[in-house]
Amino acid sequence: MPELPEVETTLRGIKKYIVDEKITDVVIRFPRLRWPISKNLPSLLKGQRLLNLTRRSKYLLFSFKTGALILHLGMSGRLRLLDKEVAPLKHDHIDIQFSNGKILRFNDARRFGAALWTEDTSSHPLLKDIGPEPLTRAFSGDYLWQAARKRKVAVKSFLMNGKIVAGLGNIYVTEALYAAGIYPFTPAADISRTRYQRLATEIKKVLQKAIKKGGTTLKDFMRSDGSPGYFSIELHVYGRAGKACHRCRASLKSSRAGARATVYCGRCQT
DNA sequence: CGACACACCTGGATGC
DNA sequence: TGCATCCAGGTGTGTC
Repeated sequence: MPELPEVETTLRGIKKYIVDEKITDVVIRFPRLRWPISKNLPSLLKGQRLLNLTRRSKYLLFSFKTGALILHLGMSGRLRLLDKEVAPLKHDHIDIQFSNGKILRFNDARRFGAALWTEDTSSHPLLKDIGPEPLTRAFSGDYLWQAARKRKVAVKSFLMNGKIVAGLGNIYVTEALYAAGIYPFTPAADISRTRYQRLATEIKKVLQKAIKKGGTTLKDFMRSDGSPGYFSIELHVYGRAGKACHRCRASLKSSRAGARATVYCGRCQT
């Protein structure tokens, strides 16, 4: 499941090979992703020079003179960069070929991903309401505390709301709450400013650690296997329900916040 | 507006 | 061995 660190690593891995190159061809093999891929996407892209590749939340933004391609990896999307055309595998939905011969290939088994064209990223409905990036200074304990005023929702759901903070998924939120010693079901408004400061710090730490891990795990996106699943950073709680807490050895509990599996230590997280 | 259920989708794990 | 069922999860949409 690509979360923010995986998307960031993907970006860093492919950017240097394709920015400044022209798009020579676009192949859509299967247009039904989360939203149908527009029929005219190939004609919009062909002949354009890629000016920049950036990330906003978990969206990859390919910028061109006349607009941008918004790409989301969804739950199972992967990007690979090929040296030359090879036979597509199952779920290889999109190819974008560049003037240097490289082919960017999008594979997405579950098809929760998206590929959309926009002329203006700043006003696009998918992008305009996204909260601050968690790795910027705008995202802080003070910001979280302020945003949590009058919010009754569980702090875990609060953090997974993309309008509050960009791109935090289940894995890293679960881990950050554990690291900060915060019970995931505490109403967001009931958490002190001090504890939010600790939480913001832990969120940044867990994301940075995963990005660093991704960088070392995936040195080379040019290899056919060079696509991130999610990185095996040491997970203390996520996926460890019933196992011993690494801190106090208590059995980790599991419950649901919204529809999301939520694992925590009943002793360390209060 | 906030809170929440639901939908989308496939593959892997589990149960019979 | 094979089939049915469940679950995972990001995030937009609809409802109350």
